[in-house]
Amino acid sequence: MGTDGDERVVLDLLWNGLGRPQRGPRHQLTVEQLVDAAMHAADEEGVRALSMRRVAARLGVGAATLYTYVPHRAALLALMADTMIGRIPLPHTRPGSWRERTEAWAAEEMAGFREHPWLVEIDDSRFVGPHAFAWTDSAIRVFDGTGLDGDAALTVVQAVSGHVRGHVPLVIAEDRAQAWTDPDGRSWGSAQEAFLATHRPEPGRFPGIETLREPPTAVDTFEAGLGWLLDGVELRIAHSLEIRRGSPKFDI
Amino acid sequence: MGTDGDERVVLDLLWNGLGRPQRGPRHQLTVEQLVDAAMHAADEEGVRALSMRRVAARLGVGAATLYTYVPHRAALLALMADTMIGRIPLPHTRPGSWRERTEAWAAEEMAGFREHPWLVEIDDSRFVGPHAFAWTDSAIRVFDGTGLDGDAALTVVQAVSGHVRGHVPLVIAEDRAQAWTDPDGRSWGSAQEAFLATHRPEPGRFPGIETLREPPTAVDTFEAGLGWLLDGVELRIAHSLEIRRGSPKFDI
DNA sequence: CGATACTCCGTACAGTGTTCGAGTACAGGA
DNA sequence: TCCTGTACTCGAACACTGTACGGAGTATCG
Repeated sequence: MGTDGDERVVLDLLWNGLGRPQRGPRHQLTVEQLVDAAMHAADEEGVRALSMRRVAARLGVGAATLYTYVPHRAALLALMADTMIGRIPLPHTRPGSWRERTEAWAAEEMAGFREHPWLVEIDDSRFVGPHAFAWTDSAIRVFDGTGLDGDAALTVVQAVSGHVRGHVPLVIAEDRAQAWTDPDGRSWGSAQEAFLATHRPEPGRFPGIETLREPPTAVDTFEAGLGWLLDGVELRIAHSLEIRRGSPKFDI
Repeated sequence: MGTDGDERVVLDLLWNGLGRPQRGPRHQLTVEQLVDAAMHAADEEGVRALSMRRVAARLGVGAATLYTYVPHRAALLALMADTMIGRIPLPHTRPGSWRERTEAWAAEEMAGFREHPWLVEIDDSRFVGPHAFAWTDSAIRVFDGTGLDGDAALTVVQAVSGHVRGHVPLVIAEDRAQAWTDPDGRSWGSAQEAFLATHRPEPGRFPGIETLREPPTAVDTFEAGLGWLLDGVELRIAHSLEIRRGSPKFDI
């Protein structure tokens, strides 16, 4: 199955945590402390500072010590990601229609990524932890009563989640650009604007772009795109309800 | 504007290339050769092999030599990405309706990412090269005659492109998992399946997931999501046409 | 009471991107 | 024509990185 069984070890750590050692001295720290330190390092000093040595220094231990808690850096990252997911509220516990709830969790997911940009780099679909699992489970249940079966609900959930993730890098880049320049924010990421202002391409070369008046921001396109996507889902749900009404025997 | 003017240098390199030096010896290689070597290294040996030293070795030159062609690694990556984009056909030159053409370029974009997985890691929206620019321009023009103005067309283009990019990591992970296991492919990425088979969570803990029968693959969700997204766009276009017909004066 | 299995961690290895400076090749000006 | 100044080339070095090894100390089992 997975590479060489190494993934099992990481998944075991994610799901069951680190067992107390049978023999020898006990651990000085907990995995939670380790993950917490790593998350703070990433938040405060950026992804670049997320090195084993730096995290170890934060905890006042040697770098090699971390490897008795976690098999490798990738495992630490997986733990960070799953911990982060565990901090956002479960979608199905929110009030409102499926659409309101989906819009809410999509916005929350985007907000989480913007607040902790390291999540983008960290995210690895090979390691699905218990929190990610529970989150997905909850998101599926948002569609209870819509006529969609589980498989279809999961399709919607992953489609929307994929949509969010696709727009995250652009939104983050925009956030960073905005933080650098005086706030008269345009899209095209500031540096491009400045560059194109001096190196303006000859007229007629890019006729499509010349029709732009007020280019949408990354947040605009994300929200518009999400709206369209959910419009499409709405059609799909209406369609499946119609089929249901047509033949009431077919209850799946 | 951008960080410290460094981005201008990269953009200048992307748009204008490397000028011949006025005085002193000429360059032994071309930037194109350098980028080509880097792309081959990434394709053949994986992203891990994409180090300056390895690329230099491929070209039979010293590592430090590369820095007379390119200010830093990030610039090389930007050149690789823009070169890659230059190799896919321009959207507006395809036949068919806006929807057919959009589906075509979305599929092509996805195929490109699957064929060259390093593109995901490389992609940096700060550095928009001439090919990316031309591509965006072309994509905007796909919506000529739909009633959408340039800004709205760009919104659609970026929404769809973001959607594609969001699904790329999942599809690639699936590709890799499929390459490892015997081909009876399920979703959940093989390692999870194997893990959950042994560590099955207690019934009732994940009721949503228990309703799954045949979980959708990443490709399934991508395609379904794209369909819904375009359904929503179709509604939007129909709506704007209606408004147009209603008040023909309002030509924006 | 060993023996054993474990944590902790200094050290080391093989790598990374990038800088420095010596050596050298080349073009323009005198 | 020579000279000057510029620029490419590239070995060596710097400050890092993730991780393996092995020794020292320690808590528990037989």
